[in-house]
Amino acid sequence: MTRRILVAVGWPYASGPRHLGHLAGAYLPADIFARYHRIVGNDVLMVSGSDVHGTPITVRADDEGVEPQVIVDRYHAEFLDNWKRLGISWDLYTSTGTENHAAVTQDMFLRLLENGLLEKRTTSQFYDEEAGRFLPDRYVEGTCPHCDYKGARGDQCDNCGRTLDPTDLIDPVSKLSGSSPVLRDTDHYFLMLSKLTEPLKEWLESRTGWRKHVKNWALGMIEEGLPDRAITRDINWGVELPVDDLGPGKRIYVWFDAVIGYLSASKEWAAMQGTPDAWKRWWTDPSAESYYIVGKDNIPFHTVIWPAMLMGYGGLNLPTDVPANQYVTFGAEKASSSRGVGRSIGWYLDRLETDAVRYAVASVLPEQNDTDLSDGEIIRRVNEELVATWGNLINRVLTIAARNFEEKVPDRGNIETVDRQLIEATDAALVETGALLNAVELRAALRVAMHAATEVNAYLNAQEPWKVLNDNVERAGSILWSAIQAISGIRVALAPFIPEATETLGRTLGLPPTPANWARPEVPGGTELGEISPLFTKLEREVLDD
RNA sequence: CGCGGGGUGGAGCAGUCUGGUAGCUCGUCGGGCUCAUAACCCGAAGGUCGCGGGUUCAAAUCCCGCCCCCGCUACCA
Repeated sequence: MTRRILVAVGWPYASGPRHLGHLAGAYLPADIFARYHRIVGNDVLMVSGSDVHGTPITVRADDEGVEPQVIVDRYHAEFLDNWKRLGISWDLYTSTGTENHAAVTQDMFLRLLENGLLEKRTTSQFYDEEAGRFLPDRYVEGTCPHCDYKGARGDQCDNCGRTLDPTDLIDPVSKLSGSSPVLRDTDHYFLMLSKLTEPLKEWLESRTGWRKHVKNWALGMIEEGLPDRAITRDINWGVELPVDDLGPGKRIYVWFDAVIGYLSASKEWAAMQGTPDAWKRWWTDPSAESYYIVGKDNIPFHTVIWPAMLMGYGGLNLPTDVPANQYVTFGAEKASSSRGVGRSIGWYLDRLETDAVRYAVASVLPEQNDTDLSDGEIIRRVNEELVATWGNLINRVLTIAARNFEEKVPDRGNIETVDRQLIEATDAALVETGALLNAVELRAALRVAMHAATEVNAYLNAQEPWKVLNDNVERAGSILWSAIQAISGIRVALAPFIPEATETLGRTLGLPPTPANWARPEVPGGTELGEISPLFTKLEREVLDD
């Protein structure tokens, strides 16, 4: 039965380049998961986009003396380039800067308001009278009440590291004008999470199969009590409110609009297809599944706040699972720890093949723990696993076959027990890989697939077709035929991880570029082998130095 | 302070829910093979599972305490 799978991927924040940690936390696992389900034949919708609102973008724009849109356009373009080069298979990658997104956000706002889940409250905030605007916390500077540091910001003291409220600061000064800000009342809408505590708790407790840290964290938040959260800001960058009773200078706050992106992007995709209602197949049919693939910093938003909004709206599916990932850290090589974190995805793509980046990151996906990754580890993974185990296996088999069987796949001939066992083991590995991918245990799935490749290498060493060729060409052909069938199966298992090599190998073996289903296609004897060249390039130690 | 996660041979990880000879991918050492991108295959050494208590015939696994790391606790989402 065809399943409908929404792959909802955390929205990269367009305030700066994304690094390998972001790739490992969301975009790559999502892509692997989506590719798997498409091969299986399920109906996948994978959407995301750039999150373009929020204070950090305005701060950066102010720093550079440009409009926020300039910052957004720059990084949105960079992200699009990253996805293209990585082969991330979005059905739609959009942004929160679209009219559609604003409309969907406003609709959500109005519905929640109507359902009594939004409430207007008055708060007190610093206002810069010279600049004529309210100040974000980080725009207020002053003396830290804890350590007397003069340059403490309203959100935090950089000297002692303590979290502050702007009102804690002694002699507060506006970073914008240098004047003394004054406290002024301002009205904001709050999302009444407290009203949804019980249904949220009930829903979370009934989830099964969720990662331990995800579920515990979410339930922990509920236990602590959910505070009602402001969903509007005194800022002029963001989605406009659909009501005007707050006065001018207010926008919807970024966290509220960003999570709505999943819904707005789905609607945008449907409209682009010319089937404006198609989004409902993933959102309103209870049998559809939705997987939100995000970094662990996003757990509260996807396990509590977004479900609360969906409940408040009514009629929309709640997340099936939020397989949130931990972080990739770059601490192993102390000297380069800061470099590693600072390096963008594009930096690596400039130096490595797509599949090499995908493989290295996929093999360390931080599904359970924070995982360490260094440049040396990346090179090692690529050279010793991707190149040596998989690339070399293909190369050695196809080279002998091409050289001794007129550049064709040898005939099957009489298959012996060992041959059958090899192929059966491969098929079992393919089934197991599929089960693990379905359970979003991607790293384990990759390990099983690579282990299958090792088994083929062992089979070859035991059967020694290069020797058998001397006195029994037909038997040598059967051995190679069997190895090629095994390779054909493993290729399917690896297809979600390394799409480029999958395509290239498919051409060589006369198979479609993308597997048609999650099963090993037989490569018949006599098939013309395409051009044979190594699938992956072995890396020099220095490629990541500079 | 509080909340969540983690601390397993040289590296990165699995195993912990459902106690019962500690496993995987590498690295190291020895051997084999020579078709292949100095690659592949076999074997060995290497761990008192952060520390201290407790429960048990038996604990990496359950309980208590402590130490260390990461994340959240922010107008970053």
